[in-house]
Amino acid sequence: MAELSERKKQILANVVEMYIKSGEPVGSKGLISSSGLNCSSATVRNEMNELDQMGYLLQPHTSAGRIPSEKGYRYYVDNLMPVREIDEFTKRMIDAGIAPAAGDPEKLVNRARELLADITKCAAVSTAPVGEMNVIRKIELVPVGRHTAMMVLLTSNGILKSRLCRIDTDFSVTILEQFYKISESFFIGKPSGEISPADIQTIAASVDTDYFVMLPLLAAVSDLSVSTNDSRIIIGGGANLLSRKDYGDQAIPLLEFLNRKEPLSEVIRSSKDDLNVRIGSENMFKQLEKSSVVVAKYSVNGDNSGSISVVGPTRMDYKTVISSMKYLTDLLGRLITSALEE
Amino acid sequence: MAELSERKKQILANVVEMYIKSGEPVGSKGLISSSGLNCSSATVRNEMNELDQMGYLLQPHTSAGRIPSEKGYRYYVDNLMPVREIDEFTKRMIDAGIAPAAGDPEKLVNRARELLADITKCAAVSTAPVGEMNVIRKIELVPVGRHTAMMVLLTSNGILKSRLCRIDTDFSVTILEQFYKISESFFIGKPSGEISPADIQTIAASVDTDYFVMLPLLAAVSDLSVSTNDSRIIIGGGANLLSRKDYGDQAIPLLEFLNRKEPLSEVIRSSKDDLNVRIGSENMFKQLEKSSVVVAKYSVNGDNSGSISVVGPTRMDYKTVISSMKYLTDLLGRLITSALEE
DNA sequence: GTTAGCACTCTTGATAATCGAGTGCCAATC
DNA sequence: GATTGGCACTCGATTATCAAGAGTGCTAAC
Repeated sequence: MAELSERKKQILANVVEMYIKSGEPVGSKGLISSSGLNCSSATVRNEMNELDQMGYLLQPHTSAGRIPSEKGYRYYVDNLMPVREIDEFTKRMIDAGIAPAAGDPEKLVNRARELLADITKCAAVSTAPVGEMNVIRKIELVPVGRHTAMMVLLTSNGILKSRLCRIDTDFSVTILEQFYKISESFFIGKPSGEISPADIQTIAASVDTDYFVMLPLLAAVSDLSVSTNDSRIIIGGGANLLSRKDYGDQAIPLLEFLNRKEPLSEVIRSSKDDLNVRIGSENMFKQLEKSSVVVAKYSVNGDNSGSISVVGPTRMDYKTVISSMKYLTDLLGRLITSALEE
Repeated sequence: MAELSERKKQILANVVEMYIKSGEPVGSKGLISSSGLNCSSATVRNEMNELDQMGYLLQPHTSAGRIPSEKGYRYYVDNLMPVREIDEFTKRMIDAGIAPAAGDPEKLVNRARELLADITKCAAVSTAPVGEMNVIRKIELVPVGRHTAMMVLLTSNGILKSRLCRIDTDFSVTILEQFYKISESFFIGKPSGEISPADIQTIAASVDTDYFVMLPLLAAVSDLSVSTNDSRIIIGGGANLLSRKDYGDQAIPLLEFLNRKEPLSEVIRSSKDDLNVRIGSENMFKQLEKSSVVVAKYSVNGDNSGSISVVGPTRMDYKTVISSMKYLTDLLGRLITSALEE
């Protein structure tokens, strides 16, 4: 990639930032007045023309100003964007918002995602902290009535789910013991994704306790273990995309795409670096061609573990998005590491 | 209200149903061809004209077909709508969807809400089953590591919330005993809405255990008790409203209105009957003037308890909405009653 | 290399013309 | 007296036309 002259860089940076702010194509006159450029609009026009031909800028139509092309955004993000510290206000907001979740990895991730969506006014996606082995770590069953009990399931990556369940006979020590025995041999240490409703039937039939007593309990285990899996990738702030005029009425299909989760999950998985910016059609999915996706990983105990991402229009405010995400992943990593410490 | 002639009823019913289906104003010709009416379009025009003057129909503009007025919808819902049984397919869908939640009141309500949103393609709102006294019933703290523990909080209306929490010293029997003592004297039996973060500070300071050991545990109680309150009224399927062309771009402000929750809560509270239909401006809020709200109560142990509601355009398919809601409230009432049984 | 000037292009918004669906009404009919 | 066919009329929606304005590209001068 040919190096750009200093002035071209300055012009490109200004076009990108003005366009991000206003959403309107920026013309030579406007650029002159809003930036410290020391030359006439004609000069800027010439430079812009060259940037256009080099592929950094686009003209929506002949008689309009310029907007950044994907290549332009890319150059801006890689070379021109000021590496700014997060601003104090946002930092405070994050610190305060995340505090009540301290100690619980899942809640930390959830808060982080919601904060990120609020700050960036884009959709935010989180994935749970998941090590190589993500297995069921503990199951507790605590009776709260003759027929009802609270069941709690904890996975090795710190996701905790709970629900009530009910059997038709009275809870007895025998039943509880039997349940814990089954739990110990069939569930503990197993990946939570591997417990299917079909298995439940088999297991319930194979034990010597009454099938119809044990079945609802095992079904509850299955339900909980499904929900730990469901909460591994979550999208928040989708409504923010609706107010982004960049999408017009294309926001709804985009939301539908995001909610399918599998493709999104693939996008995230294919991001190798700690911080990965994919602009427009750099994303493998045509549904994302007008969007940028920023994926940032957080580390637990020094291992890359989970991620938070931002999905928004290519016109998103990369400066703010990236500085917030850097701060958040750092904080999140430290807090989760400490929450998972023995 | 003056009684309508048999033919007028037939015409009104047809206009309502055709308009619900197509979203287009229905004209005299179209009505003839799509309904078994045994007369000419001119006759229909005369009748429609009268219905118009009586206030049951509206003309969006002089040279368009007719659409039902609010009064027209009202008459349709009260007198003309076939009281149809829920169709077999929807019934199956509900039964299958709700099964995995059996035993847990909160999950049952959540599933019901999501199913209702899916079926009606509208927003669905649920309120938790709440008796007169909704208090904290049980708190459990189960260590899962030297410094970490699972905390579970159960309210008297069957809402269960859990999270991990962490202290800086090792968990000891003393700490657990102390926690349960505090819990017993300050939390159990208290309305979950009354535990404020400020109280937590006071309580932590007032006990003889180390302030900094107990504080995070009490903060976790507070956090959980806040979340039991948050889940008392929940909106689902809001995205469905976006695809409803009736709202155009008014869907977003409507969603914002719904998410404020307080006014919505008032709408629900003011519904006395088991099944209450409010059409357009019958709702007290101008934000709902283009919407209908259907509120259906479910009963736990014979007492009216919680509700599920549908919010959608006045043009919603009342037949399907109402038949589904009747089936759901009945099912929900029975399942929750049984889940809460001692 | 830079700048002023000017002709050119293309969007935007407003205004006007046309089209068509659907009505209201009247006179004829059953 | 209710019903119907026929017809003029109305009004929204679509399309066409036009002027204004913003911004460019190019050229010639500095």
